[in-house]
Amino acid sequence: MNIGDAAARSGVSAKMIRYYEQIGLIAPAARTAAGYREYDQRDVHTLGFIARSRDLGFSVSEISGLLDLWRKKDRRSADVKALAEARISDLYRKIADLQDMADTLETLVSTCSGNDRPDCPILQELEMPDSDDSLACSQDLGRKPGGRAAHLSRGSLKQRRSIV
Amino acid sequence: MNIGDAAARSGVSAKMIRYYEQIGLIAPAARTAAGYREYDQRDVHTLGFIARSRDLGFSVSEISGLLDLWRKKDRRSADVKALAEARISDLYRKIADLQDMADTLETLVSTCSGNDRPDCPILQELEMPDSDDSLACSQDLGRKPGGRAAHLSRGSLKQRRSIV
DNA sequence: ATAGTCCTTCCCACCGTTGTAAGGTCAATG
DNA sequence: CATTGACCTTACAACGGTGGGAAGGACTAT
Repeated sequence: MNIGDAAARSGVSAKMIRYYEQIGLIAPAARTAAGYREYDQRDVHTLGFIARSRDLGFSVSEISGLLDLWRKKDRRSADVKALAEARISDLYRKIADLQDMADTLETLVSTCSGNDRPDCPILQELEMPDSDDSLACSQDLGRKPGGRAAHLSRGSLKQRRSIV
Repeated sequence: MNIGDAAARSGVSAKMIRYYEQIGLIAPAARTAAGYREYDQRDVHTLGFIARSRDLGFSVSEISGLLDLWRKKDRRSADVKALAEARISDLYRKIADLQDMADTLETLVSTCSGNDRPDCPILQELEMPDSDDSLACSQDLGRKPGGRAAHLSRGSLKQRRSIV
């Protein structure tokens, strides 16, 4: 079958199939006399595996590892499990980072009247995080229990790159 | 002051300061006779605002909107609040997506013995999500209450792009 | 004068995906 | 047989935001 069929059946776009071939995640497809790539059921099967792995957030290099394990009959399930657990840890770390942001924003939003007047504690806080203007150590109004503390400007989520 | 000083004081790297200037997020800096960019306290102030906005996950275009509101004295705080709330919604959506992935992986991991033997339900599920081999509608072992359902392959987190 | 640190611009890489453009191929129709 | 439309091919750029590095000029301190 052509790449379009393989794409439709596997859930991986034709573009991405070519890309995965290019970076070596999948083997180069066979070609017809005219140069068209040819795929069979097994290829679609593999592409489906890749699509589902991607849906779980695995990176291409992680998927490469999963594919290796998948094909190796003498694999140890512990290795697969370790990959999945590493991914889970990564997810929880990212979730925590996003939750920190959300908590901080919730705190700020709760202090903003949100009317037609210009005064806005959100902007004030973005402008000068440690101006002791009520937000710094105040009432905890409306904060859900268990929420992570939300303090702008002091540390904790400083690494801006690759949060997700 | 030079760009290096402005970077150190604002928390925005010199690289990013040049980038923000290039894309129009900040106005082009004044230059010395030799072509060096010059910054003053107000510039550092603005850059700090940008750094803190970025720490909260605002995109460059959102920060552009925040800067506009910040500078406009006749702003409505409701507009600022709306931006923050949109950001919060976005964060919660992303968190939910990541949580879905984590839940699915937790389910899979819990079914894998993780030993030296090759048989692995994680790989089986990645391979054929709807093979009715125990996972499909089974025991709910160890699932935390309130966790989102975790079914590979049927919808829900299909949009692979821009989860975060 | 020289060394060392800063600045400038320009290009490249990441990651995964999409878009677009210019051209070749296939299958079905007139 | 010719044309059409849907498909395929390659190649390149873009996205967001950040970092790395090279080549060359400017500044500062000894």
